Formats: sequence, C-alpha cells, structure tokens
Amino acid sequence: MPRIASVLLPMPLPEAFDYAEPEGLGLAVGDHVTVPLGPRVIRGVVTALRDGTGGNRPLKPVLERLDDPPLPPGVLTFVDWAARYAVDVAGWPLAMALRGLRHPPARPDKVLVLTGTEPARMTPARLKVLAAAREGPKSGAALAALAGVSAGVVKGLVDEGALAITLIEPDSRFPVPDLTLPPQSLNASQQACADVLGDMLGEGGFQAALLDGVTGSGKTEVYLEAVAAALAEDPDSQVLILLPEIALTQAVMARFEARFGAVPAEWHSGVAPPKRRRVWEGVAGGQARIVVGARSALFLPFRKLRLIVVDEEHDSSFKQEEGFIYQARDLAVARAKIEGALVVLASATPSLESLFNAQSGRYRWLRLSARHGAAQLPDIGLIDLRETPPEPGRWLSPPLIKAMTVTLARGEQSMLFLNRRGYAPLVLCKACGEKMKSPDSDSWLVEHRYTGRLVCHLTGFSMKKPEACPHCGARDSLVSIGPGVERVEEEARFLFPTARIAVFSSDTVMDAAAARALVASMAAGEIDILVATQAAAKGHNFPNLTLVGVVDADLSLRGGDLRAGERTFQLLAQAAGRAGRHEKPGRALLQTYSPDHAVLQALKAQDRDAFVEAELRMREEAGLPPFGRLAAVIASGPDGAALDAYVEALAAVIPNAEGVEVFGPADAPLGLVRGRRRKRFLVRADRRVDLQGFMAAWRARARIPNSVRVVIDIDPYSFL
DNA sequence: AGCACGCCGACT
DNA sequence: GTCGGCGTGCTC
Repeated sequence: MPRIASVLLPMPLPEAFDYAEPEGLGLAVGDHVTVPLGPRVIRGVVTALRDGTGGNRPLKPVLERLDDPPLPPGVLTFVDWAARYAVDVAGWPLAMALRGLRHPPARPDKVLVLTGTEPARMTPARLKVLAAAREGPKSGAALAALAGVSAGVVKGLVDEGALAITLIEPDSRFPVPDLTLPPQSLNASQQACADVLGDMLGEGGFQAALLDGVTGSGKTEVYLEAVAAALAEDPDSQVLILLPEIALTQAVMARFEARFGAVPAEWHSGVAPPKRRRVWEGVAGGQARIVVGARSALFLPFRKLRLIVVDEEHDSSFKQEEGFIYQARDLAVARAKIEGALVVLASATPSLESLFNAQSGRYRWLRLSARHGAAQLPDIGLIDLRETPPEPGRWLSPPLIKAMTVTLARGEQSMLFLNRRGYAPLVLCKACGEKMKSPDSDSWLVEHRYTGRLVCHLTGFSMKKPEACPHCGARDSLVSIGPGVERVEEEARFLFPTARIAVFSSDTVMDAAAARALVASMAAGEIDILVATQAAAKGHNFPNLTLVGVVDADLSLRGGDLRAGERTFQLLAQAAGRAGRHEKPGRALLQTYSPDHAVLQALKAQDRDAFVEAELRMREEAGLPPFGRLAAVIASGPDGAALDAYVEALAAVIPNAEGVEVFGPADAPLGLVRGRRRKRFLVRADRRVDLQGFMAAWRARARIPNSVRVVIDIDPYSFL
C-alpha cells in the first residue's frame, strides 16, 4: 500500500502538505525531506504518515530523505503546541526548530595520530613532531606549529606511515561533564532547596518550581546542583539553561565549567552558523548534555531533556515581540510538560505570574533565605508631594533635593527615574487652551528640547515647535506641561550646577554601544547624577550609586502599563542588589501624591509579600493577568484606507463570547513603523475562556486584504 | 516566505 | 514596439 507523508514546511503555510512517499523510501515521522513546492524545492519535516494515494488529484512525491538527525517527537509536539498557543502557523516554530540546519554539515576534523611505525630516517625535526603527536591527536597544522617545523616535515611522516590521518566526528567536540567533581558547599537554605529539586527530579515527570531568592542568596549554586542531579540520573539526560540576555552567557558558562570541568554548548543569535550546526547536531545526538542559551534554545531537538532552568525568569527579554511572538518562560513550562521534565524558574524578583503560580501551589515554591551580607532592599522612603511639593514648575521636591545634596557631598552617585522621554509630555496654548496633538491621533505631542521638535511617541509624527499657536495664532503662548527626563535634567543642572549630569533614555542612547559607554562612564564614577527612563532599568553594576529617586511613583500605579508597579519593585530591588554588593547602604525616595496606596506602603515597608498581595488584588479586581488573560490584535499596512476598512470590518464581527471584552480599534503604540500604519485591539478574557480559540475564530471571520498584515500577540507586554 | 503571473511606464 | 515595476495569489 502506498503511503502519504504529511510534510510541514518552515514557512507560513496554513498546514502540513501531503506528498506521496516513493516506494522503498522508508520514511518515518520526524525525518527531514526535500519536497517540490510550486517551482521550488524546499526542506521540510515529516509530521505524519498514512496509507493511501492522492485519489482524484495525484500528489507530488517526496524528492529525497536527508541525513540530518530526525526531529524527536517532543519537538514536533512542541512546535504544534507553540503554534496553537501563539495563534500562528506551525511553520514558524518549525523554522525556529530547524535554525541550526541552515548551514551545511560540519565536515569531520582530520587529525593525525601516531601509528607506532618508525620512519625510515629519523631527523631532529621529525623527532620534535613525533613528540608533539604523543600529546594527543592534532591537526597537521597544529602539529607543525607545536613542533616548530614546516608542514612538509609532517607530511613526510604521514607519507612514511609514522602518522595516520583519522577523522574525528563533531561529537567529540562536546566535553563530557565530570560528575565526580565535588559539589560546592551550600548553606542550609541552599541545601534544602537543592534537596527538594533533587527529590522532584527523582520523582520524575513534569514538575515546576520557583526558585525565589534575593540577589546574593546563591540561586546559581542551587540550580547547578539540580543540574548535577539531572545529569547523574541517566547517562543520556540533558539540561537547558535559558538566560534572558546573551551578555550573561559567558559568566554562566564559566560557572558550569568550574563545576563540571566542561564548557556547556552555547546557543544564541551571536553563535556563528557553522558552530550552531554543530550544537544542533550535538543536541540531537545527545552528546551535548548541557546547553546554555537564549530563548530560541527552547526549540532545540533535545532527545532526553530532564531539566530546564529559566534564570532571571522575570526578565521581559524572554518575551519575543517580533515575528513569531511568544513568551519563552511560558513556553519553557510547556516544553517541560511535553518532555516530562522539571522546570525551575529562578529570580531575585519573580514575576507576579510566577509568584501567583507558586502561591496557588502549581509551582513548588523554594525560597532561599538571604545570606549574611546579602543585598537588602534599599531604605525606601515616600515623599508626600502634598506636604512637600516642588516649587511651581519644578518636579524635584525639597526632601529629594536635600538627599541629592548630601549624596553629592559624599562623592556618591544619584539616579533619578522617570519613565517619560523628552522634555514635556504636553504642550498647550495658554491663550486658547488648544492641546498640541498628532494630526491623525488623539495622543499628545511630546516636546523634545534637544531637537526643538514636538514628537508623537505613538505615530512617530514630529514637527518643529511652532512660534505661534496653530489654532488661535497667538505668539509665544505655548507652554510645556509636565515633566520628561530632559526637563528633570534641566532642573538638576540648575540645582547642582557643578555636578556631572547625564540622561539615559532611548533618545540619548541610540544603540547598544552608546549604552555600554554610558554605563561604563557611570560605573567609573564620571557621572554624579543620572537621569534615566526604563531604558536604564537593566541590572547594571554601579558600586557608587547610593540614591535612587523615583520622580513620579504614581506613574507606576496609574493605568496604561500592566507591569509598571512590578517593574518599579524590581528596579528598586536591583538598585538594592548593587548597593548591597558593595556594602554602601542604598536609599530610595519615591515622590507620590498617594502615599497611602497599598502598593507604595508595601514598598516602603520593604514587604514584598504585601506588595505582591496588593498588586495581585489590583489585578484581580481588573480581571488582568494572572486572573484574566490578555491578547492583542495588531493590524498594519501601508494603505491607511484599506487598514481602516479592515479593522472596522473586524470590529463588526467580534464573536459574542461570555467573559471576553474587546477594546479598540485604536492606533497602536508605535503607530507608524516603516511606512506601515498600525491599529490595535486589546482583548481581555476570563481565565476559563479559550482565548486562542476566540482569537483564531475572530480573525477567520474577516477577510484580510492583501496589503494588511495581522499579528496576534498573546499576553502582550508593551502597552504605552 | 518565495516565486510566477499580470497589467502599466521608459528604453536598447 | 519590448523590458520591468511590484500588486495579488498560490504552493500538496
């Protein structure tokens, strides 16, 4: 009976395509094949096989079976699951799973080994080469270099049979972790956590744990022992360590090397393609047993994955926002479930979602107690702006100014946080009251003094700041309302004329190199006062930073950004981590008009549990994650009319579903990207609703014009 | 995604 | 009169 092979292709096709299996090819699920697609020949993966023929319409045949290691069944299940989760085609996650195969297979290395045969004539040069060869197999070039002779000498020895060419398979490039090395010494709390993880591994099957411990409490040591336990369990078992940023991999790899005497395999976008091919094959073949990587490492073809560690699990870099949109932390849990593995989420400041899961018992909650000398939260003070307001037209209150003065006098650094770019978030005419807005949106134009322009942060529209009000024509009547980082910088310069002041925002720091330079300058003590937006919120190490001023703590509490409060907390904890490491007490002052707010009170009391409780209650009332679910639809296109027509049509066919609210269409944040206008809907659903099903059904109800692209973002992170 | 087919401007 | 722009639609 002839068979039909379903072949999934790494491109945005709606489903796997059917091909006829040529007789005797002996295909199996997971095999890599090439198939004809229109005029092209494409690589794909067999996802199913069944008896039959094309019937009425004959099927094209599978052309060839490729030698690449077949995709393990877990990967295929995961690809399918990920596509369903993201409400996207399976071709995208498959493309990610095949990312290591884009480059041709690495050829085996040629190395030379001693045969034991003596050359007919011995010379001093030949003696040196043979001595070098005795140290182990090496390439001809390496041997010649080591012996300090020309390549001709080596070749002569090969010709005479004293050295033989041997092929070394890429496998041997993955050093075997040495499990006999002694574990690190753990304190009681660490040991207790490591023991629990060991027990969980011993029980087997899918399990999840939250490893929750402040900076300096030693999370890495704990999970290293869990890795040791997972590796010891089975000679073929594999572990994956997911990190939010490439910059962290080197440090973590070094820890692994010290613990296991073997450098782990590394996987992220910075790894060169030929090496990626080797890592991919090593993972598929099981020789690579420890993989340290960024979020895309989740799609590697592990055969026996026993443990996934998501380090710094709260980090928003785990959310992939472009192309195939996914939250790697959540997908890590799914992959662990599919593989029957243990997943450990580790953080000093866990995400609210993970804390909620830990509270409700879905994740095992492992709390590491702080080590002696570990970082504490900084001393947090609330400044009641109703009692000690800044001077009119200013934004820094007397108590904050005083603290900055003291800090400056001590030769220490201050950081002022305000999550608002530009000089002023609003410009209006004092003559007629007209607010300056973006021409095709209701959003206010933000004044940027560096450039002298008014900018819409939503649509990207910008104009030179006019001399006269465009509405009533009054001259010199435009006034700047509210603070942005540029204005706070201006105020700081006025207050501290001799201080060295810098601004860290996406306007002053355009790229990674500029960010590194500014961070280095801050770390070197060349800056006294840093005025920063969230752009600077990542964990930098500023040993001399002892004062953090949050200019508008209420901004975190007002709507707009679901995770603003959470991030404020994480930010302060990070600031504490820095201060604590260097044993200079840190201090944070939060300016607020609502000092009685539960979230701010919890922060002030340094009571994370109370903070989490207050945040969770706020979210519960609003039905927001983790109590409800969110999704966004982002439609974009160069043709404004077609885009508007589409979103109107989509708005008209919103399925009637209980427990689902749809907001929009509105202009999306970053409303204009590369000439494409963007519109967006936001969907809030109760937890029990099949959100993905709803989104898929809704999208299917309106025909998408060719010029319009529609993206569904499950659990969106960027709001604005 | 890629590639072809398909209708309207400047060129050997 | 052709070569070629990229808009639309299909690929088992």
